[in-house]
Amino acid sequence: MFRPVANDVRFPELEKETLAFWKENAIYQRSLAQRRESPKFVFFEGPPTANGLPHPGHCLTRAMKDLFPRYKTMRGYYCERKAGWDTHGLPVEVEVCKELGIHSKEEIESYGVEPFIQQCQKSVWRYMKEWEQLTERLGFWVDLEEAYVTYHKSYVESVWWSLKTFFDRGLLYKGHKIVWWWPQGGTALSSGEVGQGYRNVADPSIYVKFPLLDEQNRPTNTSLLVWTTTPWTMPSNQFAAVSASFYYVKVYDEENDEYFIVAKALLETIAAKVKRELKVVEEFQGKELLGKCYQPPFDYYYSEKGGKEGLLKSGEKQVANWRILSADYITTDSGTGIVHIAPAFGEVDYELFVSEQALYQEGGPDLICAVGPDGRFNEQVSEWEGRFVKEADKDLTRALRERGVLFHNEQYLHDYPFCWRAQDDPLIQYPRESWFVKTTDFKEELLANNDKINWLPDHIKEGRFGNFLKSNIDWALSRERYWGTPLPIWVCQESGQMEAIASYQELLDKPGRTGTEVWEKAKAENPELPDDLMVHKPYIDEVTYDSPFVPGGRMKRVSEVIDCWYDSGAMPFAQWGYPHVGKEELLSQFPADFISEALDQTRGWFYSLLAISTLLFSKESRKGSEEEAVKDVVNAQLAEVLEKLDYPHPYKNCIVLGLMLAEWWESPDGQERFLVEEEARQKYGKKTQHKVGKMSKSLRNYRSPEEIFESYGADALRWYFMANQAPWNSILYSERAIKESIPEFILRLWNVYGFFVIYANIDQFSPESELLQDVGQLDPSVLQEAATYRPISERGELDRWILSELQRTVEIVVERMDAYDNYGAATQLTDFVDGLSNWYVRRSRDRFWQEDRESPDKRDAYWTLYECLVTVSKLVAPFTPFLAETIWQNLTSCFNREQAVTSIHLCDYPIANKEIVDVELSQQMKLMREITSLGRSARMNAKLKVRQPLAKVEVVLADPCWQDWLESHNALVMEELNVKEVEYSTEADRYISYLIQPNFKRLGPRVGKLMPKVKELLGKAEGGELLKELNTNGKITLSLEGQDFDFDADDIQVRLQAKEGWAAAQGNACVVILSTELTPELKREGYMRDLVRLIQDRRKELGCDFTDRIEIGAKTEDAELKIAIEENRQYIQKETLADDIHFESLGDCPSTEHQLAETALHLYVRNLTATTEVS
RNA sequence: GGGUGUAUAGCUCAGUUGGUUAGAGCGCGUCCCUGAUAAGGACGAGGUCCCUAGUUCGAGUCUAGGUACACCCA
Repeated sequence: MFRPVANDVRFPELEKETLAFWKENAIYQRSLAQRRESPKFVFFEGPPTANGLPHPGHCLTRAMKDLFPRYKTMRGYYCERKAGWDTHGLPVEVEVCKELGIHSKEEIESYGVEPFIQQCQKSVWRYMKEWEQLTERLGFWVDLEEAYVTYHKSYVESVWWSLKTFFDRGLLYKGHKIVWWWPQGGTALSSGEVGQGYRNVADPSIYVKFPLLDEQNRPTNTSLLVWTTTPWTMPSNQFAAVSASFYYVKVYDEENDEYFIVAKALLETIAAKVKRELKVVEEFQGKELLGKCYQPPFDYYYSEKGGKEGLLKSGEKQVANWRILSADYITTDSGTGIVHIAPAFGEVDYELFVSEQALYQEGGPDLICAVGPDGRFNEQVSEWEGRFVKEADKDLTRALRERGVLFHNEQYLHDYPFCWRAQDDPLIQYPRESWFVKTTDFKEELLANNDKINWLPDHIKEGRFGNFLKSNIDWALSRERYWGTPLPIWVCQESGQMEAIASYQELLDKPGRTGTEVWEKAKAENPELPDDLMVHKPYIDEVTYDSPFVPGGRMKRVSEVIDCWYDSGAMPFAQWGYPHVGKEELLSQFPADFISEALDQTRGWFYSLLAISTLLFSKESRKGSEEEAVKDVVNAQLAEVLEKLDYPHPYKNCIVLGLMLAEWWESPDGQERFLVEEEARQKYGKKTQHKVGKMSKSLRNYRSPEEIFESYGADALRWYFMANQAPWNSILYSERAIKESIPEFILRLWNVYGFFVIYANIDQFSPESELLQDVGQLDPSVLQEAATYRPISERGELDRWILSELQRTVEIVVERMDAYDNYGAATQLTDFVDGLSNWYVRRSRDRFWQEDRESPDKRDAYWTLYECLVTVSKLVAPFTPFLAETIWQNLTSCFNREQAVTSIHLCDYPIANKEIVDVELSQQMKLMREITSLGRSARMNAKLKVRQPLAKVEVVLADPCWQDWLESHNALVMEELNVKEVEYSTEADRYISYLIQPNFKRLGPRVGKLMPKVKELLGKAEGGELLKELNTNGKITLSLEGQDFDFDADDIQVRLQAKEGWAAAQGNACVVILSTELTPELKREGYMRDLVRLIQDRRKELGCDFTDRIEIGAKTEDAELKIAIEENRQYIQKETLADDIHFESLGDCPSTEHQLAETALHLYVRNLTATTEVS
């Protein structure tokens, strides 16, 4: 016996039971254990930031991350799934600041770095718990207990080791980075913060002359005209830039008898601004200006450095500053086409500067920065020393005018960022010292490694990611913050020389080491403190030791922490604590076969993984390190690892998920928001606005995953994600759509399963009585052993059909899943379940209802359906693990516990048995389903309901090859369409006309340009005649432009068209014509069927049980109807369990009135079984 | 401003190497079934495949240009 299946299934409840079952029986652990010796499938968990609650987008990522490891595990691989948490970074600090009600770095300092760090650690730990709950509820199987955590000591030390490696190889260096700087607060702002603070303001817009120099370095009367909206950056001017390819003009300005150079495209605009004529005297491309020198408007630096030359790497000499450079980002949208370059105050300016600097061997340009971190001019700018730069704009403009180099000034409206905390404080771009990883040295390797990655979708490789790699710049690694992996570099306080440290132990072993007692004391005071904090600020900053560089010098750590993206990108080795421990683990778990994250990770995790692995593990990186490799144990280990890893890119397959969008409804004025459409419609009707947009915490435009789990279950959500679109498309988080995945798939499968259980129990279909041995996974080879399990070839057609469909489905699903195409696989599963439910079960019902329990046909039906359910459950197990488990548990509930595999997730994924696939049968069945579908269509058009029997249906086939087969299924078609006779014909000129069309694909290459004429000729000819010709001669001969063409049967396609005036419907392969003539006999049969239906309805209204007997009174004046009833009395009584039918009222029994046979019918139905009547 | 992607039914999306009647689900409408029953099913209406030009015998599909939207970067 199987456990009865409740009608009112509640999936969320079932899922909770399943979760308990998995936990109790350690199914996940067992699924791993039984594959321990199998080939590996390596999965990397991209660590979510344990900061804030998980939202629906995270559910998608986690569902996808679960799907493929589950699938691969069932396919026989060993797939470890180590969870991971990204715990460092600014977002965590911000979160803690919010709780503490503080904002700035000063406030953090005065609160105390020590308690602040402790708060950060507590905060992420709290959120990790929330994430663990969601992970579990979603059914994401991942090893939470063994999770790697980026703040853990072993993780931090592993990261340190990699940084030390880079430092020793000269790949970690100190430079400048231009950041958005808040001068008053003395801190840099993240791009997110900057984005919040943009305001539209008016700034000065000035056009300044830069006189070109002659051979003797004297200014000429020809000037470059440059434009800027930040006059305060003028004292720090270092270059002017033009576009090499643009055209520029030299113009004569009569007013002051001087010449200017501007972009040709902007001349008119500029002339209009000053309202005077600027006469073109020369035109040339920008490249002709390159290398020329000019005099900057201020001489604070020029007096000292002007004209100084540096030595280029090429051996030549070149003036280092105030020279014209080429830049490709110049536009002619505004300005003059010549750009003022102040590298200290603009990111692109700085990049230009760096690439310029790189050309020199010595004496190259140094960064000119006339402004202090407080936003005030420094002592170099003697006139305005101490003035805040933004307030000095007016004075600077006046000074430029006085110096005679101001051409024009005006106001300019644009968006400029202000501090989001102090709204009157403008931000400025400002250079800060920063540490960089020299990724640019590995650009070619990064690109080569990228080339080996299988990206889904593939355009990421060349597109978003490839382009990003091509324009690679060095990784700005350091952050002037608190909660992060400390940069493991110690500086000699005397000489400034530096060294990197790879572990805490290494520090402890340093001579003259002090400062560890600060941590020890804190720990003694508060034993609860996790030891991981000892490698964090502020404790680590206290550890100093004797300088190996200068006697008496002390080594002290730099103050920075690192970018948390580096943390996550280091996970392939840091999750194992490599190289301090975990060498074996790294070797067996690198690279990943599969990773998946959302699109926003392109420049995040996808990049940091690739960059770190490439720099650390690639062949080229070994050259430098090999000589030094054996210097210490750690590097010796690395050498060994490098030897074995010939695969420096860290992941082979990567599914890039689309972004998740929210859906909501708004009142017409947008003031009121609804998450449920019905609520909005109730209030605002058709004026309700449907909105789709980004998910937003503050708008609250989505419901929490927990609510979805509670209402519909995790399977519904998972199936919606996996089966509704390719995963890289943006996905709408639509509650309605999630809900609908239940009836569309989950409930449909459930109903088939429920149907099976009901009848299997009624008929005592009991596999356990026939299969006494170990049934394991209930594979076909096991089922075969049952006495009543007949070979498939001996079973009925319907069974062979669905089993063939099943094997075809297995084949396609496996093929799709191996290609990481979950959508394609899910589509196939949906189709199969639909066929199973709507054709197999529907057409097999009477087989399950027949009385003889032991009939072979009935046993076949059970075995077939059982096998389908077992197999399809396995197929869907990675997608909807809860549903699959529940079904499996009950399908095996008849066996003893030890007899069958405990959980479906311990089973192997099905493998297609292609021998069972019967392609012809599949096509035949498809054709028959089309015929019945067309028949219904024709009925609908003729307004003849299915209950009305018809005399005949005629089917005209375009291709008669399966006519015999179809004729052997007349009974089925008759039943489906409720007709008395089915007739097939290939020639039915009366009803249809034949349209002969060329087979374009075949004939295209042969007839080429004549195709339209061929089509016309074939179309014009009488189709029937052509077909006859084809049938008798085997070919059709057409004469075209003096040439004869022979067409055989494959060269043409026959299209059937129903002629007017028939109840017909045409499909691709056939036309179905209904005989619409209704004889009195047929009409009476129709009446009878209608009457039965009315009585059944009434039974239901009266609350009759299925077994209740009734008595019927049918009062009518219609003679035909009476005859109909008399003729079919027995049938009606049998169908409706009526003891008797009268043609009069039944005493005090209430009646209902109906229209039947175009007259009124009063129907009396009395329940003879029930003691009390319900009306 | 640059890069990438998207644009197909009211909505959400499929659409193979170009092949002549462009599909699905939902929603809507009409109806069927009533022993899977608080389910199930059928049928139908609904399309300028974003626009323009080109290549081709033939374009939703290929090319070029444009428009709109989204994301990333500036």
